[in-house]
Amino acid sequence: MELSERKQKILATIVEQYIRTGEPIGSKSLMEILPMKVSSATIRNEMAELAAMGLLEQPHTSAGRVPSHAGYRYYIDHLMHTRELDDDSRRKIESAIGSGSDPEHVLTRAGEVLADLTGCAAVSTTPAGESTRIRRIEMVPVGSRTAMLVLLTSTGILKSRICRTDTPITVPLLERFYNVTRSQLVGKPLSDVHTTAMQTLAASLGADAFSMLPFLAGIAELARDASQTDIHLDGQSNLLGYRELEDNAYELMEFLRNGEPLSALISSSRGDVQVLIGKENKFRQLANSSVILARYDVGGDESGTLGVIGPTRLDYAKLIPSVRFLTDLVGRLLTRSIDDEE
Amino acid sequence: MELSERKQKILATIVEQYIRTGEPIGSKSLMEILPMKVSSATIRNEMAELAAMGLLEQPHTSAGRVPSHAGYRYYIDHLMHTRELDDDSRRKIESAIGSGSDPEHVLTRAGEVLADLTGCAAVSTTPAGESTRIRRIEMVPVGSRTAMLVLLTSTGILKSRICRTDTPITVPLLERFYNVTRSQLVGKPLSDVHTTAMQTLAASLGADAFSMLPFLAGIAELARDASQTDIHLDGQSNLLGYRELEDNAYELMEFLRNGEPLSALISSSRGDVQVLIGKENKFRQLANSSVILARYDVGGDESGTLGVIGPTRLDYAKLIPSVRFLTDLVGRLLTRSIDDEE
DNA sequence: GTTAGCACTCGGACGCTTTGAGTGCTAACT
DNA sequence: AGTTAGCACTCAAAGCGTCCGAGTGCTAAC
Repeated sequence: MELSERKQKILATIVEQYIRTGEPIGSKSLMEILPMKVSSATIRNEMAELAAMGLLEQPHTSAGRVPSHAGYRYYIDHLMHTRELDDDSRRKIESAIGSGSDPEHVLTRAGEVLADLTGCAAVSTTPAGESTRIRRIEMVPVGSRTAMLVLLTSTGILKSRICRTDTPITVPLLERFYNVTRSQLVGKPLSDVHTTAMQTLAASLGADAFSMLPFLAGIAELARDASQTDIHLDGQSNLLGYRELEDNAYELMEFLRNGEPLSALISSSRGDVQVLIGKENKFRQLANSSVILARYDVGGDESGTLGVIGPTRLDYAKLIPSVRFLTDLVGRLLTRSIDDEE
Repeated sequence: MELSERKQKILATIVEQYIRTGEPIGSKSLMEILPMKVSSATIRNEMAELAAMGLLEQPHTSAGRVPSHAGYRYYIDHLMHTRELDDDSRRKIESAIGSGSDPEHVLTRAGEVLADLTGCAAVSTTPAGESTRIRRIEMVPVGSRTAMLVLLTSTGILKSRICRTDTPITVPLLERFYNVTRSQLVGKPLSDVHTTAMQTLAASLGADAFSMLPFLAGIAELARDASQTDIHLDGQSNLLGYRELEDNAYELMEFLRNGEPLSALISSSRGDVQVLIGKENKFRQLANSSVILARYDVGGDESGTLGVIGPTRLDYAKLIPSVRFLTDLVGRLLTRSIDDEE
């Protein structure tokens, strides 16, 4: 689709103005903003053509124009000048996230910062990937027949669980447990540690199998847990402020609350920053919303996602660099804290 | 305040009807519901007196009556017949919460269940108390100069943190760390493990002090973290469905999102189940809401809180027993999983 | 290709009326 | 004394017509 320079300028201005105000733009007010000096009638003609191409829409006959989804798309792909974050904001973000905490904290904070920064809802997922391994397993007795199992992954994710058995937990049993787990499980990829693998492992233990099985089963569950990405959501309340989301606010909130569709949405994220405008994502509840998704990498094949969910009239020019900056930062922090120079 | 039997009956019926429908009740419709056979005029007289006593309110002259805060209070204190949970719901709750997981999971689940059960927002806090002790400390190297510190409390709360030093982490250092922590810290109350205590402890180590300090400082931070109750919130979106909360929905959500006022609210919870109607809590944002709070105990002096936040027209007769049931269940589960017969 | 001019459209605001649920009061009834 | 029927009154909500103005599309002139 080729647009004359003037049409481009008009489209860009409408998009930017609408993003700022949320009000449809008429030919007259547009005339005052545009740098070129043309009459409103000329602008009307151009706008009519843009509307015919499907780039603009009219809420009703006597209202101004509003960008259509295609209009946003064209703007983002061809017209947008991204505005890099100023140093001040960068520093603010960096200090808000801090540095010395574990991945889960970093991601929670990143979500908070993103929500505040954008005035939208923000999602973050814990890193996951095929090559994630078990870094450590601990078993802490908390009663004569009860123990807390703790599993730490190579991505720095910690999972825990209480486990109960019929036979008392003795020191020899603990030793046996550590022997088995250290030699057979630690260092293995999470995906290798499923329930059936645990059963064959337990079977090979002979006499101890009976007392050991609950704990090995517990480890299997932890491994499964840890290989699933956790989704953290923040700033839902920000969405209540947008008029255009008002009518299906409840649906939207319910959608976000429910982890499954959200994770389906997120798992569609590809490299770099990705923008899904309105119906470009396939969820009815998000038909009036836009989503910005970006991956962060944690070395190896492991990666997670940060995302922003808001109305279609997002300030893409600002948000895309912001999200990119945050994913880079998070990726760097997590890579550093996990891999170091090991 | 003494009320005639008939007035009591009328008040109770208005409260219950209003809780069900959310619509003001007029004398005529009330006449049809009431078991006694009196004319609407008589009811009007009684209602006028109840209104004069401050137990009923009129949204406007030509509307029916609505219970005032005092009316709810009287109803709860004198008229309400609580409806115990049926076995079916009990089983549903029990299976939803499961059993074999750690405190944080249990509480998260309890929050979810409570939100679903009540159609309101639910809060849950992790247990805390003066006597909470350190049960275990682990230090897992994740790089040549980086380690993950893990702290487990006697209440089963796990906290972790990445720590970095300037000197490489060696096997002797690790041994020293475990010696010090096992002998000096494990078993101590969390409140004893503050930063200054750590500094004096480090000082006593002589040569190792320098390399050890960052880790001891990390432990101090973890102890501080662990002694603060974490608040988990669920089901905010449920609140959007209530007309009476609509106008300050945004404020309400922001209030809930912000941990501090929420924890102030929760910390006011006393023994058994406590109901705060409308302005009985001191937060402007909750003036149109009611809060039900209940403590669960985990043996010793440790306890946490479960709560429900919704409109003033909560179904108290059902919710109070529900919340009580859940706190009992959570208390039992956490006590069992933590203390066992140790 | 641009512009001035003009008739036209349509949502939103305003004001008016109607409707009906609900009230308070009075006077009669038990 | 308590209860009831009856009635005038109130007031929010809904419906309706009008006006206003922002904005449009079209035409004819530049």
